[in-house]
Amino acid sequence: MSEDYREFYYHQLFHDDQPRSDDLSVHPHLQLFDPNPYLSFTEILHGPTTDHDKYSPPEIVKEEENPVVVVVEAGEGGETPATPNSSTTTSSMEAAAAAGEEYSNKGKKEESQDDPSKKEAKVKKKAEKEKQPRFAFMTKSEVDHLEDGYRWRKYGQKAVKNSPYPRSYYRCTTQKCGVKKRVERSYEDPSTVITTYEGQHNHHVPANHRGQVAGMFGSPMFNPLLMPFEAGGPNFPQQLLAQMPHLYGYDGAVSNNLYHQRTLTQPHHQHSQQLPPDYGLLQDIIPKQESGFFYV
DNA sequence: CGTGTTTGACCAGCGC
DNA sequence: GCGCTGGTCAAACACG
Repeated sequence: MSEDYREFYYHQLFHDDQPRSDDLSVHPHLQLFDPNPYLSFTEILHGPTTDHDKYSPPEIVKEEENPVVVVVEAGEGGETPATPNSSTTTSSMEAAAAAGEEYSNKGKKEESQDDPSKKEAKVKKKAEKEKQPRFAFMTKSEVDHLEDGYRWRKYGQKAVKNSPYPRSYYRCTTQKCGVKKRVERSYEDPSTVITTYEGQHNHHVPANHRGQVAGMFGSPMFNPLLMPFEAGGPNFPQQLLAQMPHLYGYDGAVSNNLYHQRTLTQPHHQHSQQLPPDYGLLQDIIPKQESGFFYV
Protein backbone atom coordinates (compact mmCIF):
# COMPACT_ATOMS: atom_id res chain seq x y z
CA MET A 1 0.00 0.00 0.00
CA SER A 2 1.43 3.30 -0.94
CA GLU A 3 1.32 6.12 1.48
CA ASP A 4 -1.22 7.71 -0.74
CA TYR A 5 -3.62 4.93 -0.20
CA ARG A 6 -3.09 4.89 3.47
CA GLU A 7 -3.71 8.55 3.55
CA PHE A 8 -6.80 8.06 1.57
CA TYR A 9 -7.98 5.41 3.90
CA TYR A 10 -7.48 7.47 6.96
CA HIS A 11 -9.07 10.38 5.33
CA GLN A 12 -12.17 8.37 4.78
CA LEU A 13 -12.15 6.86 8.17
CA PHE A 14 -11.49 9.71 10.44
CA HIS A 15 -12.87 12.80 8.94
CA ASP A 16 -15.30 13.30 11.70
CA ASP A 17 -15.55 16.95 10.99
CA GLN A 18 -17.57 16.20 7.93
CA PRO A 19 -21.24 16.82 8.28
CA ARG A 20 -22.19 13.68 6.45
CA SER A 21 -20.05 11.28 8.34
CA ASP A 22 -20.95 12.11 11.88
CA ASP A 23 -24.42 10.83 12.05
CA LEU A 24 -24.24 7.12 12.23
CA SER A 25 -26.77 7.35 14.96
CA VAL A 26 -29.26 8.51 12.43
CA HIS A 27 -28.38 5.58 10.23
CA PRO A 28 -29.37 2.66 12.37
CA HIS A 29 -29.79 0.67 9.22
CA LEU A 30 -26.15 0.98 8.43
CA GLN A 31 -24.15 -2.05 9.11
CA LEU A 32 -20.51 -1.40 9.17
CA PHE A 33 -17.87 -4.00 9.18
CA ASP A 34 -14.22 -3.99 9.72
CA PRO A 35 -12.67 -7.21 8.65
CA ASN A 36 -9.26 -5.78 8.17
CA PRO A 37 -8.94 -2.19 7.26
CA TYR A 38 -5.21 -2.12 7.25
CA LEU A 39 -4.68 -3.89 4.02
CA SER A 40 -4.80 -2.53 0.59
CA PHE A 41 -6.08 -4.65 -2.16
CA THR A 42 -2.58 -4.80 -3.48
CA GLU A 43 -1.40 -6.25 -0.24
CA ILE A 44 -4.27 -8.59 -0.16
CA LEU A 45 -3.46 -9.69 -3.63
CA HIS A 46 0.25 -9.94 -3.39
CA GLY A 47 0.82 -10.28 0.28
CA PRO A 48 1.94 -7.65 2.69
CA THR A 49 5.13 -5.80 2.44
CA THR A 50 7.63 -6.27 5.17
CA ASP A 51 6.84 -2.87 6.55
CA HIS A 52 3.22 -3.64 6.77
CA ASP A 53 3.90 -6.94 8.33
CA LYS A 54 5.21 -5.06 11.24
CA TYR A 55 2.45 -2.57 11.17
CA SER A 56 0.18 -2.68 14.14
CA PRO A 57 -3.10 -0.97 13.88
CA PRO A 58 -3.81 1.69 16.44
CA GLU A 59 -6.60 1.17 18.87
CA ILE A 60 -9.23 2.59 16.71
CA VAL A 61 -11.16 -0.42 15.68
CA LYS A 62 -13.94 -1.07 18.03
CA GLU A 63 -16.73 -3.49 17.62
CA GLU A 64 -18.68 -2.94 14.48
CA GLU A 65 -18.87 0.77 14.54
CA ASN A 66 -15.97 1.49 12.30
CA PRO A 67 -16.43 1.27 8.61
CA VAL A 68 -14.79 -1.29 6.52
CA VAL A 69 -12.19 0.13 4.32
CA VAL A 70 -10.94 -2.11 1.64
CA VAL A 71 -8.83 -0.59 -1.01
CA VAL A 72 -8.95 -2.28 -4.32
CA GLU A 73 -6.85 -1.36 -7.22
CA ALA A 74 -8.70 -1.68 -10.43
CA GLY A 75 -7.10 -3.39 -13.34
CA GLU A 76 -7.22 -2.29 -16.88
CA GLY A 77 -10.55 -3.80 -17.64
CA GLY A 78 -13.49 -1.88 -18.87
CA GLU A 79 -13.32 1.84 -18.87
CA THR A 80 -10.92 1.91 -16.06
CA PRO A 81 -7.73 3.55 -17.08
CA ALA A 82 -4.85 1.23 -17.61
CA THR A 83 -2.64 2.77 -15.02
CA PRO A 84 -2.53 0.33 -12.17
CA ASN A 85 -3.18 2.90 -9.54
CA SER A 86 -5.74 4.81 -11.40
CA SER A 87 -8.60 3.29 -9.57
CA THR A 88 -9.00 2.09 -6.06
CA THR A 89 -12.06 1.01 -4.28
CA THR A 90 -12.94 1.39 -0.70
CA SER A 91 -15.97 1.55 1.40
CA SER A 92 -16.26 4.04 4.13
CA MET A 93 -18.42 5.76 6.59
CA GLU A 94 -18.55 8.70 4.33
CA ALA A 95 -19.91 6.66 1.53
CA ALA A 96 -22.30 5.04 3.89
CA ALA A 97 -23.51 8.36 5.06
CA ALA A 98 -23.76 9.66 1.57
CA ALA A 99 -25.63 6.67 0.39
CA GLY A 100 -27.71 6.27 3.45
CA GLU A 101 -28.82 9.77 3.96
CA GLU A 102 -31.90 9.20 2.00
CA TYR A 103 -32.77 6.16 3.99
CA SER A 104 -32.51 8.01 7.20
CA ASN A 105 -34.65 10.80 5.99
CA LYS A 106 -37.38 8.90 4.33
CA GLY A 107 -40.08 7.08 6.10
CA LYS A 108 -40.01 9.29 9.11
CA LYS A 109 -43.41 10.63 8.42
CA GLU A 110 -45.10 7.39 7.75
CA GLU A 111 -48.01 7.96 10.08
CA SER A 112 -50.20 9.36 7.43
CA GLN A 113 -53.72 10.10 8.45
CA ASP A 114 -54.92 9.69 4.89
CA ASP A 115 -57.40 7.12 3.83
CA PRO A 116 -56.46 3.52 4.63
CA SER A 117 -55.80 2.48 1.06
CA LYS A 118 -53.29 5.23 0.53
CA LYS A 119 -51.69 4.48 3.81
CA GLU A 120 -51.52 0.84 2.95
CA ALA A 121 -49.93 1.61 -0.37
CA LYS A 122 -47.40 3.78 1.36
CA VAL A 123 -46.53 1.15 3.87
CA LYS A 124 -46.25 -1.40 1.14
CA LYS A 125 -44.03 0.85 -0.85
CA LYS A 126 -41.87 1.52 2.13
CA ALA A 127 -41.59 -2.14 2.95
CA GLU A 128 -40.71 -2.87 -0.63
CA LYS A 129 -38.04 -0.28 -0.61
CA GLU A 130 -36.59 -1.41 2.65
CA LYS A 131 -36.42 -4.90 1.32
CA GLN A 132 -33.96 -3.77 -1.28
CA PRO A 133 -30.52 -4.38 0.07
CA ARG A 134 -28.13 -1.57 -0.47
CA PHE A 135 -24.58 -0.88 0.05
CA ALA A 136 -22.17 1.71 -1.05
CA PHE A 137 -18.49 1.89 -1.53
CA MET A 138 -15.99 4.37 -2.73
CA THR A 139 -13.77 3.97 -5.69
CA LYS A 140 -10.77 6.06 -6.38
CA SER A 141 -11.14 6.39 -10.07
CA GLU A 142 -10.93 8.83 -12.88
CA VAL A 143 -14.02 7.48 -14.50
CA ASP A 144 -17.45 7.86 -13.00
CA HIS A 145 -19.08 4.74 -14.23
CA LEU A 146 -16.83 1.80 -13.58
CA GLU A 147 -17.27 -1.32 -15.60
CA ASP A 148 -18.42 -4.11 -13.35
CA GLY A 149 -19.54 -6.75 -15.76
CA TYR A 150 -23.21 -5.95 -15.80
CA ARG A 151 -24.94 -3.78 -18.33
CA TRP A 152 -26.43 -0.59 -17.07
CA ARG A 153 -28.71 1.93 -18.59
CA LYS A 154 -28.53 5.44 -17.36
CA TYR A 155 -31.97 6.80 -16.62
CA GLY A 156 -31.27 10.01 -14.88
CA GLN A 157 -28.83 12.52 -13.62
CA LYS A 158 -29.29 15.07 -10.93
CA ALA A 159 -27.25 17.80 -9.45
CA VAL A 160 -26.24 16.97 -5.93
CA LYS A 161 -26.75 19.48 -3.20
CA ASN A 162 -23.49 20.84 -1.83
CA SER A 163 -21.57 19.16 -4.58
CA PRO A 164 -20.38 20.39 -7.93
CA TYR A 165 -20.68 16.89 -9.27
CA PRO A 166 -23.90 15.35 -10.52
CA ARG A 167 -25.29 12.03 -9.42
CA SER A 168 -26.09 9.52 -12.10
CA TYR A 169 -28.78 6.86 -11.88
CA TYR A 170 -28.36 3.52 -13.57
CA ARG A 171 -30.57 0.48 -13.91
CA CYS A 172 -29.51 -2.99 -14.89
CA THR A 173 -30.65 -3.52 -18.45
CA THR A 174 -31.40 -7.19 -17.99
CA GLN A 175 -35.09 -7.88 -18.06
CA LYS A 176 -36.72 -8.40 -14.70
CA CYS A 177 -33.60 -7.36 -12.94
CA GLY A 178 -34.41 -4.33 -10.93
CA VAL A 179 -30.98 -3.58 -9.64
CA LYS A 180 -30.12 0.07 -9.58
CA LYS A 181 -27.05 1.97 -8.80
CA ARG A 182 -26.21 5.55 -8.15
CA VAL A 183 -22.88 6.97 -9.01
CA GLU A 184 -21.57 10.24 -7.78
CA ARG A 185 -18.25 11.84 -7.23
CA SER A 186 -17.28 12.83 -3.75
CA TYR A 187 -17.22 16.55 -3.33
CA GLU A 188 -14.59 16.12 -0.67
CA ASP A 189 -12.33 14.13 -2.86
CA PRO A 190 -13.07 14.55 -6.54
CA SER A 191 -10.93 11.57 -7.33
CA THR A 192 -13.33 9.38 -5.45
CA VAL A 193 -16.47 7.91 -6.90
CA ILE A 194 -19.24 6.82 -4.57
CA THR A 195 -21.28 3.97 -5.94
CA THR A 196 -24.45 2.80 -4.28
CA TYR A 197 -26.05 -0.45 -5.32
CA GLU A 198 -29.65 -1.25 -4.64
CA GLY A 199 -31.20 -4.61 -5.20
CA GLN A 200 -30.07 -7.98 -6.27
CA HIS A 201 -29.13 -9.29 -9.67
CA ASN A 202 -31.13 -12.33 -10.65
CA HIS A 203 -29.02 -13.32 -13.59
CA HIS A 204 -25.52 -14.12 -14.69
CA VAL A 205 -22.99 -11.50 -15.40
CA PRO A 206 -23.50 -10.98 -19.09
CA ALA A 207 -20.64 -11.87 -21.36
CA ASN A 208 -19.28 -9.15 -23.54
CA HIS A 209 -18.82 -9.33 -27.25
CA ARG A 210 -15.73 -11.41 -26.91
CA GLY A 211 -17.50 -13.85 -24.74
CA GLN A 212 -15.60 -12.79 -21.70
CA VAL A 213 -16.85 -11.47 -18.50
CA ALA A 214 -16.39 -7.79 -18.52
CA GLY A 215 -15.51 -5.88 -15.48
CA MET A 216 -13.50 -3.20 -13.87
CA PHE A 217 -11.23 -5.89 -12.59
CA GLY A 218 -11.29 -7.81 -15.78
CA SER A 219 -7.63 -7.77 -16.50
CA PRO A 220 -6.14 -11.10 -17.44
CA MET A 221 -4.59 -11.63 -14.07
CA PHE A 222 -7.98 -11.42 -12.52
CA ASN A 223 -9.95 -13.55 -14.85
CA PRO A 224 -8.88 -16.91 -13.50
CA LEU A 225 -10.23 -15.83 -10.20
CA LEU A 226 -13.51 -14.99 -11.74
CA MET A 227 -14.03 -18.40 -13.14
CA PRO A 228 -15.10 -20.20 -9.99
CA PHE A 229 -17.65 -17.53 -9.39
CA GLU A 230 -19.05 -17.80 -12.82
CA ALA A 231 -19.45 -21.46 -12.24
CA GLY A 232 -21.17 -20.81 -9.01
CA GLY A 233 -24.45 -19.71 -10.44
CA PRO A 234 -26.34 -16.65 -11.44
CA ASN A 235 -26.35 -15.13 -8.02
CA PHE A 236 -22.98 -16.12 -7.02
CA PRO A 237 -22.08 -13.00 -5.18
CA GLN A 238 -25.40 -13.12 -3.48
CA GLN A 239 -24.85 -16.70 -2.61
CA LEU A 240 -21.50 -15.83 -1.31
CA LEU A 241 -22.88 -13.29 1.05
CA ALA A 242 -25.81 -15.43 1.87
CA GLN A 243 -23.33 -17.86 3.23
CA MET A 244 -22.01 -15.32 5.62
CA PRO A 245 -25.06 -13.63 7.01
CA HIS A 246 -23.76 -13.77 10.51
CA LEU A 247 -20.69 -11.96 9.39
CA TYR A 248 -22.37 -9.37 7.34
CA GLY A 249 -25.81 -9.23 8.73
CA TYR A 250 -27.19 -9.85 5.39
CA ASP A 251 -28.86 -12.66 3.59
CA GLY A 252 -29.06 -11.90 -0.03
CA ALA A 253 -27.78 -9.51 -2.57
CA VAL A 254 -24.50 -7.96 -3.23
CA SER A 255 -23.20 -5.70 -5.85
CA ASN A 256 -21.15 -7.06 -8.58
CA ASN A 257 -18.46 -4.62 -7.68
CA LEU A 258 -18.34 -6.17 -4.35
CA TYR A 259 -18.32 -9.42 -6.14
CA HIS A 260 -15.22 -8.46 -7.97
CA GLN A 261 -13.77 -6.86 -4.96
CA ARG A 262 -14.22 -9.98 -2.98
CA THR A 263 -13.36 -12.25 -5.79
CA LEU A 264 -10.10 -10.61 -6.43
CA THR A 265 -9.10 -10.42 -2.89
CA GLN A 266 -6.43 -12.97 -2.33
CA PRO A 267 -5.90 -14.39 1.08
CA HIS A 268 -2.50 -13.88 2.44
CA HIS A 269 -3.36 -14.68 5.95
CA GLN A 270 -6.37 -16.52 7.10
CA HIS A 271 -7.69 -15.81 10.47
CA SER A 272 -9.14 -18.60 12.42
CA GLN A 273 -12.55 -17.18 12.91
CA GLN A 274 -15.38 -19.50 12.40
CA LEU A 275 -16.42 -19.94 8.86
CA PRO A 276 -19.88 -20.38 7.56
CA PRO A 277 -20.89 -23.98 7.13
CA ASP A 278 -20.78 -23.75 3.39
CA TYR A 279 -17.80 -21.58 3.02
CA GLY A 280 -16.37 -24.50 1.07
CA LEU A 281 -13.99 -23.88 -1.71
CA LEU A 282 -14.61 -20.20 -1.49
CA GLN A 283 -12.29 -20.00 1.38
CA ASP A 284 -9.52 -20.58 -1.07
CA ILE A 285 -10.56 -17.55 -2.97
CA ILE A 286 -12.34 -15.28 -0.60
CA PRO A 287 -10.55 -14.07 2.40
CA LYS A 288 -13.44 -12.94 4.45
CA GLN A 289 -11.08 -10.95 6.55
CA GLU A 290 -9.89 -8.57 3.94
CA SER A 291 -13.02 -7.56 2.26
CA GLY A 292 -15.66 -5.23 3.38
CA PHE A 293 -18.54 -3.06 2.55
CA PHE A 294 -21.53 -1.67 4.19
CA TYR A 295 -25.17 -1.58 3.67
CA VAL A 296 -27.23 1.48 3.47
C1' DC B 1 -32.27 -0.47 -36.06
C1' DG B 2 -31.03 -1.54 -31.47
C1' DT B 3 -29.00 0.28 -27.55
C1' DG B 4 -27.58 3.68 -24.52
C1' DT B 5 -27.26 8.78 -23.09
C1' DT B 6 -28.99 13.36 -22.28
C1' DT B 7 -32.03 16.36 -20.17
C1' DG B 8 -36.17 18.80 -18.88
C1' DA B 9 -40.41 17.65 -16.66
C1' DC B 10 -42.79 15.49 -13.23
C1' DC B 11 -43.80 13.50 -8.73
C1' DA B 12 -43.40 12.43 -3.86
C1' DG B 13 -41.34 13.07 0.61
C1' DC B 14 -39.78 16.13 3.90
C1' DG B 15 -38.84 20.37 6.65
C1' DC B 16 -40.24 24.83 7.81
C1' DG C 1 -49.10 25.28 2.08
C1' DC C 2 -44.85 26.01 0.03
C1' DG C 3 -40.33 25.28 -1.42
C1' DC C 4 -36.53 22.19 -1.69
C1' DT C 5 -34.61 17.91 -2.88
C1' DG C 6 -34.11 13.22 -4.56
C1' DG C 7 -35.66 9.96 -7.74
C1' DT C 8 -37.85 8.67 -12.05
C1' DC C 9 -39.89 9.19 -16.63
C1' DA C 10 -39.70 9.71 -21.37
C1' DA C 11 -38.79 12.14 -25.68
C1' DA C 12 -35.05 13.42 -28.33
C1' DC C 13 -30.74 12.36 -29.65
C1' DA C 14 -26.18 9.90 -30.59
C1' DC C 15 -23.72 6.02 -31.92
C1' DG C 16 -22.21 1.59 -33.79
